[in-house]
Amino acid sequence: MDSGGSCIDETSSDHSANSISVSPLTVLLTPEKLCRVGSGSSVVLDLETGVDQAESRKLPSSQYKGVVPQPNGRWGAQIYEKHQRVWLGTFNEEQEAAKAYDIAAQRFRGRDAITNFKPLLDSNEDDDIEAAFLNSHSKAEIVDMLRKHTYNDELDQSKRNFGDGSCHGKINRSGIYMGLTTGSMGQGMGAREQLFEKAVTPSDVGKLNRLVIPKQHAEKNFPLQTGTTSKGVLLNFEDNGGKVWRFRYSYWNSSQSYVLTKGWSRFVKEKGLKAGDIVMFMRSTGGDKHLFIDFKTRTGSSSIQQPIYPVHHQQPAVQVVRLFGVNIFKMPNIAVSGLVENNNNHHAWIGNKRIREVDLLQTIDCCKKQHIISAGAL
DNA sequence: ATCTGTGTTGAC
DNA sequence: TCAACACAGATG
Repeated sequence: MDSGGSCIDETSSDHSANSISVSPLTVLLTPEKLCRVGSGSSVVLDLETGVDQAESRKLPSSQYKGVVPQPNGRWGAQIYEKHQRVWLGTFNEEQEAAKAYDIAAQRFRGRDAITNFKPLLDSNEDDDIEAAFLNSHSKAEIVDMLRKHTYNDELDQSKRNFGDGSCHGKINRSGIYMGLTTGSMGQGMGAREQLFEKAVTPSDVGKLNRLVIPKQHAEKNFPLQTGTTSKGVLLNFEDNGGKVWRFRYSYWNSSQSYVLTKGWSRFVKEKGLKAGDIVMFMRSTGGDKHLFIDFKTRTGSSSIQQPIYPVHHQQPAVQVVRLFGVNIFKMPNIAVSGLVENNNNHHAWIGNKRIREVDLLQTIDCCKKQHIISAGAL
């Protein structure tokens, strides 16, 4: 990588690599920060000065806790828990990464966590709302938001929806967590209703990287708003192990099919799904209405520990709720809190971030609507 | 081709 | 617990 140059011109590489240009702030960073070599030790710097190559190659340390430099000049955020690193994503700005760490620290360690910036939790109302928001989401969900840079949007949405992050009552200042990093003890263990199941076809587990959702099930359970059909939305499903799977769900006009695309192939791979296996979609019957996914092999062995969830019949009607000038579909019995609209009119989290899948969804369309059905704990 | 984030290690 | 470093694997 770039073995000829003494250092990468980060500003230009960033511009070329990213669909969204870096912010002026990045450009204004000190030259040293912009002078990084690529990853790996194979890069040889030809510095006539004779300056120690290893020295030149060295990445700058961050002044912030939980923030680590990336070879391309960006910043990673990470937090440790139980001797394990939890990666919080990469960011253009060191401060963004530091903020991500802070949020994770609050979620993982409670109100008294040491943070880079001011403690999240004063006693003012806004902080309480954020604390409630944090505690109403599993650690995994918070981490996912941080990694996808949707935290602020989802927090805003929560504030606008209910002002309490769907966590009613007093906030426990010592931090009572509803979700755990492992296991499905978060919002997952309540009663579930099975929505539908499908025996996957060869193409569902093949190279097309998509799962076709039978139309009647799709329209009944995952209605798409006009205008979001082709663009898709992100759906979160929790599996039996408590892992959250986030799939893009959209309608393909070409085949007139509802499909799970992005993320699906990974699920197939990890679960070792084969044609004929049966994928099941469920939803909790509690207030949170989280979504779940599971599967069983053709021969019948299920990945779940045989919990037989009561199957309730679905009500077909779909309501449209108008919120903040945006139509949000609401299924009967589904709290609107299960649908999270991301509207990046509000925040700079994405800011100069390079476009990623999630960001694209927000950026492409001027309406910038993205619904995330959050699916629970990790 | 480029970047992410994991594997690993040693300091604290 | 934490950050530094290297680079395999993921992503574009």
